[in-house]
Amino acid sequence: MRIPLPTDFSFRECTWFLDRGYDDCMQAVKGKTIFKMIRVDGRALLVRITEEEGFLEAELVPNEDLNTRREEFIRNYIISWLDLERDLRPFYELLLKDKRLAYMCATFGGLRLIGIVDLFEALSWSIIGQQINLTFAFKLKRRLVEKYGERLDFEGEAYYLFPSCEVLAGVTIEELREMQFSRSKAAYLIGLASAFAKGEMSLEMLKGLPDVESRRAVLIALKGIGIWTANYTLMKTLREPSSIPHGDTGLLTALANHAVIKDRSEVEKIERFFKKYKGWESYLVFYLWRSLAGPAA
DNA sequence: CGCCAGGAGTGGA
DNA sequence: TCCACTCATGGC
Repeated sequence: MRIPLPTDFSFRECTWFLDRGYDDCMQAVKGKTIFKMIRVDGRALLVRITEEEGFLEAELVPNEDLNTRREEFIRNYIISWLDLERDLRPFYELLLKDKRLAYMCATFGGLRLIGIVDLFEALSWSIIGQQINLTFAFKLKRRLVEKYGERLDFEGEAYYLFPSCEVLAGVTIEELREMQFSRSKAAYLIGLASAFAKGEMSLEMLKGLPDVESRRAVLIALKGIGIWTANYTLMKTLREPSSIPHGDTGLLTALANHAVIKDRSEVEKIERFFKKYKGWESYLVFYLWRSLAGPAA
């Protein structure tokens, strides 16, 4: 199936992010091809994505027939995942006004805010990543996914779906402790899975709320979800354009690198800085995170 | 060895 | 509302 590409889209930048030196088990990048597992109608399907002139080509591997409804689902998934329907030009206009950040338009041009389409996965990943370095966080996620996630083998490689809330709701703290999860991380994760499994939390429910503030409040009411995670999730899954993961250590480092702040306690300065990027705060955060890794090789 | 990492909960002032 | 303390473990 073909998915048309917008202007200001860089396959290279997007795949670079997906394969940015961490061991992420949720997708694989091989050369100029992306492999991604997607749950469609309860079934685990492996999608292969390549770039053609002006569009993305997505196909199932091993090849499999799709009805229109499933095709639409996969199409929408990829559009949401890679944020393909956003016009980045207004964002770049704002960046160009700032001498410190203008270079990003050229260096990271066409980079899309890569999302986490599934809400449960996004929240779980946030909990896993809290207060530990990313290398270790990806390691924890891989252990969890390889033990509890659905697997599909293709051409000698194993691909996984993030574990379902039903499965994780039945896991014990001790099992997760054995995988080096801290006691609190384990408890948060199981509690979260249970809330999803019981239907107390869902993307539909969140989308049904009237505004960002109420969504944030509902998220924070979950054990283990603080302001950082709530904003991270609003940005990565709900696609809130103005969500800032306040207190994020990577964000503070990037702001210091770009001489926006001198030390990490300048909260007001950060607030003033972001005011200039109204409606694009999430993208700015994403690009600042991107900057931490330097230009793509 | 010490500090840090894409934090959060709790309890006390 | 705002600190200080605690959790917990690998990476560097």
